[in-house]
Amino acid sequence: MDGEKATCRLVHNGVLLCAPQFDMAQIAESGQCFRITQLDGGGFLAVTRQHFVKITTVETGGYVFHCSWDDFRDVWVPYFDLSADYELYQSRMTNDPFLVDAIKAGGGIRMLWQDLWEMVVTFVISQRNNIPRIRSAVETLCREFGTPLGEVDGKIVYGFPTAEQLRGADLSCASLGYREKYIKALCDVEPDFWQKLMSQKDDEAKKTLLSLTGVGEKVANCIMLFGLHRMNSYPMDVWINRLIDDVYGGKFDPSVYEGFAGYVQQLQFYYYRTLNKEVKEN
DNA sequence: CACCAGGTAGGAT
DNA sequence: ATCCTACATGGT
Repeated sequence: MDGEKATCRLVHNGVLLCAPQFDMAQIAESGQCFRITQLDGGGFLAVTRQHFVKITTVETGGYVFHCSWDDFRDVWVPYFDLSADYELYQSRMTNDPFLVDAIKAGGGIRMLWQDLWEMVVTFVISQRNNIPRIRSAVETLCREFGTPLGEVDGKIVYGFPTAEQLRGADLSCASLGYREKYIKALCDVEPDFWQKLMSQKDDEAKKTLLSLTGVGEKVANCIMLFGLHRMNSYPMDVWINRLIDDVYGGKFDPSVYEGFAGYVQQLQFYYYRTLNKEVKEN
């Protein structure tokens, strides 16, 4: 399992990816994305920007991406961060027993390169909300206001709605509650604002994000990490706060993990939540 | 009927 | 600067 190299090659129905640090179920449940869904047939559907792909598992290990080689290379290799060396990141966590266990549970998580606008809207919705409801609100917005992109297993796949598509629309179908006014305001932000963010340094980009109504410290950090791939960003939410109390006695310094602190956060978040799910079930 | 969910804005110290 | 509280909605 460990030490094996990632490979990908063209097969008859798409591209076969075999990589030890890649697990679709873990990625889908990691909480960074809300548009990767498990299909009834056992496969997965991933949607980003105007692209979607069906991903199925194979018995011999690995996943088939049902798309062209060009699409795989140009869209999904960057999206799933497949060029980065996650084994190297993991090798730098071995002196932390909790992280060693977290890698056993969620070592197939990747830090996705997601769309900035999608992350801003999604994580404004996420505040004081739970993950199933975030997922359902996002899906409703896509279905009601997004552009149909194609079809997977007889279901229409919709793109994430643009600011233009949401502007002036009646968003009540998504049950956004008090967050609805924040989303509406985001639709009127100048495109330059988003463009500017991408070229700003971390601390500057953070300030820019905090100037948006509905974006505070935690959501700004999520947008930094998930929408701008700023890997030093370490979002502190209720789960991470509990975890730092429980596991680290109230003290945890993410700056130790310079260059991949956000990945450490995802591993901790994922593992700690799976632990709590098990407690609930028993 | 309480309390919670990947928090934040706006106002009061 | 740092504390306080209301906040929409739906699920236990």
